[in-house]
Formats: sequence, structure tokens, C-alpha cells
Amino acid sequence: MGQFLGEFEQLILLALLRLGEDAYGVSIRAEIEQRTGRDVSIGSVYTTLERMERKGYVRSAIGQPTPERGGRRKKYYHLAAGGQAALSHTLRAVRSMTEGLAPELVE
Amino acid sequence: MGQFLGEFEQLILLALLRLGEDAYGVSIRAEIEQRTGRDVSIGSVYTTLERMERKGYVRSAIGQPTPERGGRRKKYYHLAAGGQAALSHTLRAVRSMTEGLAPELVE
DNA sequence: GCATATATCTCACATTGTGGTACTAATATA
DNA sequence: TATATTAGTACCACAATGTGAGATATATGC
Repeated sequence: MGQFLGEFEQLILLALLRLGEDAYGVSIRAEIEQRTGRDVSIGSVYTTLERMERKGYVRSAIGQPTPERGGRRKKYYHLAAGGQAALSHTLRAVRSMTEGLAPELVE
Repeated sequence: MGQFLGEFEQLILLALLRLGEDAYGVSIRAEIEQRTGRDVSIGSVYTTLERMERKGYVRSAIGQPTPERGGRRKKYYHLAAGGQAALSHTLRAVRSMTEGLAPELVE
């Protein structure tokens, strides 16, 4: 369709917003798992991030090594303008379909 | 993943709730187009309804012919218990990821 | 019967979602 | 130096969802 996000894409972009400067694969996954109870495979996260980067929805930057017992460098992600727009459109669409419905149906 | 709905599936189930007794392919499509501005091909609607019926999310019943200049019988759909549950889970997941974020990011 | 209106069905292809496995790059310890 | 350990990312095949074009069906009006 262009312009509208899939369900998992939404969760990832929302995680970026929540995490701010600290958004990278592992923290994104943890944020979604903690807040939604859904269990998320780390592979899906990277795949989806990579696809959204190609579409211009997110941008990434490799971080510096941190002194916490080694490990590969983090790849930090942040929301790009196109991603913010797509997110807004998508949230608005669902919200407009929800408006006026009885709360017990929609909570 | 099971238990969580795709984006378009959500819109269709919400349309069922909005339309009540009058939910059938054409009216579902119209409701989504009018409220979201998104344009929806009628084929997607039927395909998605049929898949959700197989999963037990919706049920259908063939209507009687109506006297409005002919036409094929309508197939009315309504939300089943499993669909209501999946819808709630999905909406809740997005809502929990949205909570506390600045409104301008999330509206 | 034939025309026309309303509606559904089918199907191939595109996009998104998923999770297992492999790989890479850092520090620690010796 | 090298080996172990930890943290993190990349890859990839397959499944589920999304999409749209075109075909088909069933009603009424004449």
C-alpha cells in the first residue's frame, strides 16, 4: 500500500521513540517484550530494521565499543521523518476506526 | 506468532464492530475508506475475511435478496470470540507501546 | 431473453513476519 | 600471544498477510 506500516513495524518504531539514544537491536527487543508480553525473536528485529532502513523510515549509526565485558559494537537506530509520517498515518487510521466504539470492545 | 493481528485484519474487525448487522464485503470496504482515507481494493477485503474465517476470528451468513435493483446476495460477517480476543491483544500491545510518549509523536 | 446492477470469488504476486543458525568484535585471563 | 567468554549483529528460508486485476454469480427491470 505504501504509507502504512505493518503491525510489527509499528512496534519497532514506537520502541525507537521510547528508547531515544539507546535504541539498538537488543534493547528494542527487550522493550517490546517487556511492554507487550509478546515474545520477539531477535532475528525479526534486525530483518525489519534493515527493511525499514531501505525504505528510509529509520537511520542507523555504529556505536563505540563499551567497556562492559566486550561484545560487538552496537548499531543505534533512530526514526527518520518518513518513518514518523508513516507511523502517524497508521496510528491515526486505527484510531479513527476505534472512535466511538464501546470501550469493552476495544480495550 | 498467533494471537496478534496484521494491520489490515485489525481494520476489518473494527469495521465489523462499527457496522454491526450491516457488515458485508462492500460496506466493510466503504467504512474503511471513508474513515481512514486509505483506498482499499475489494479483493483484499474478501481474501482477508476468508482467511480470518478459517482461523475462527469471524463467522458469516448469507443474506436474503434485497429489492434494491437486484444483485447477488450479501454475505454478512460478524466477529467471533477468538477475533475479539485477538483484536484486544493487538490493540493493547500498540497502546502499551504508545503510553507516555509525547502526543505530537503519536497522533 | 437480454441488459444492468450489486456483490462475491479467485489467484498470482508483493510485502511483512519469524526464528534458527552463523558470524563478528569486543574484553578477560593467562 | 592465544583461548575463552560475552554482547551483539547478519543471513536466510519459509510462513503469514496484503494487494489488485479479472472472472464469476445472482438479483431486478424491461
